[in-house]
Amino acid sequence: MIQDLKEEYGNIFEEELINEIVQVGTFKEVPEGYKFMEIGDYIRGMPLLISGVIKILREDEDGDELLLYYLEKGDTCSMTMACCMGDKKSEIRAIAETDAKLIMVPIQKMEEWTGKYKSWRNFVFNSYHVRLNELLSTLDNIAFQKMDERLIGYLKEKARVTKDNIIHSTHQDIAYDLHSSRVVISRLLKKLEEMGKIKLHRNYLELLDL
Amino acid sequence: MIQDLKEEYGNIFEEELINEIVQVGTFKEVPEGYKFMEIGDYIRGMPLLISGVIKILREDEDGDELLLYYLEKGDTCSMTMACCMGDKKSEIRAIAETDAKLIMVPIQKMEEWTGKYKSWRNFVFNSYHVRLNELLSTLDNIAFQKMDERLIGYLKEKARVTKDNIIHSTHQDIAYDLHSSRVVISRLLKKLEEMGKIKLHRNYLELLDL
DNA sequence: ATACCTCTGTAACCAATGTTACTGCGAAGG
DNA sequence: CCTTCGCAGTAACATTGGTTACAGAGGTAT
Repeated sequence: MIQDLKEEYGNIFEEELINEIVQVGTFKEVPEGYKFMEIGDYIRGMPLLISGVIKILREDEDGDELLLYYLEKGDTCSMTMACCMGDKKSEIRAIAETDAKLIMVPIQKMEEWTGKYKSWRNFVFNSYHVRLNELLSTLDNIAFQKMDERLIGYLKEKARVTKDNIIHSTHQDIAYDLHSSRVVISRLLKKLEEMGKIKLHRNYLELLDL
Repeated sequence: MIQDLKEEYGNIFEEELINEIVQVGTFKEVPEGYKFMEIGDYIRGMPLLISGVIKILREDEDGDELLLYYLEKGDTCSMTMACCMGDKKSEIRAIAETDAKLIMVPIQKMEEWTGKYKSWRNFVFNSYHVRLNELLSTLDNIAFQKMDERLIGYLKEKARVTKDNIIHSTHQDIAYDLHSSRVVISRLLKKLEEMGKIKLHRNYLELLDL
């Protein structure tokens, strides 16, 4: 755990802070598909992601989903922080997109450290900042783009975070993330294949030239 | 200026911080329609809103607009903060929705104070938190609601922040904020009128029973 | 092999939203 | 008083995306 932590966070946190994290944090290793958090859950702690990818989803009352963004190594979840401070329930769902390693830090420490460590304060501010912009760009996509563009963006982003040009998803999976329907996604994917941008298979698809 | 500041922020900031703000901040009084900030502008300072309402808009490359949220008294703009920290350009446009009074604080002070004053730190964190949730709810509206629901929500919110059941907007104005078209908005407004929820006039409309 | 189940392809249809075009009204200014 | 201009009403139409329905392909379990 200390090795992993130092490797990923050693250059941004002071030695002393790293030691505190090691003392109070709990190391977790979770498999793909693991559900960290459900909407309405109370927040237990704050995650520091060491490896892997976590996807953050929003859901409305009817159970319709929407992918907000991915967390990658070095990231933490601002939503979590936002919730902690208000002592509120989670507004989002978090699911491991790949196998992942992370450290959970108790929420009380979070506030204590913001007064004590400048590096921690900057880390937290920076996370907010990054997430805010991420959300903004998600909003842009939904507000200003059509489904075909959103689909292409989705495939690219997914390939980027998983570092794999093969997307291991069914059409239905994609439809959920984009808050669309399977038939629509199949239709658009077919068009992309005809344009030579992708190659379709059962249960996965290859990106060729997006 | 000191009066206004103390009235609005006196109970959340220490005396000492208030004094600092008075020393380095510049008081501004602006009329309705004043444009604080354009997309791509460099950020000069951070606004502390004392009275009035400011609307925050997002715009894409084609000039299509979208209302993100309103700032009210006691609010500050997290977007600004997010931009300051990264020394970036503005991602948004800010326009006075009503006459407004505010204090501009130089951005260097912002970081200094986060280390020095707990109340300031909490204020900044809280702003981030509030804006993040505001953005999230804007996203919900766009992703999960139909235009008629969004329109109703828009009218209600606008009446709330301006404390006025008369909305002084043309159909075209509303269409811009919702990123729709004038004809669509006219159509939906007409339906709302037929349902007895609003009363239409030239250049303004009354909310009756939303 | 057979039965079953999931995933994909496709067609027909519908609803919501956006677009274009034209009309008339009312306010403002000459 | 008349003209002009911006705003609102409305119809006809196009496009996008969502829904329903069904067929076939491929994999899995018995």
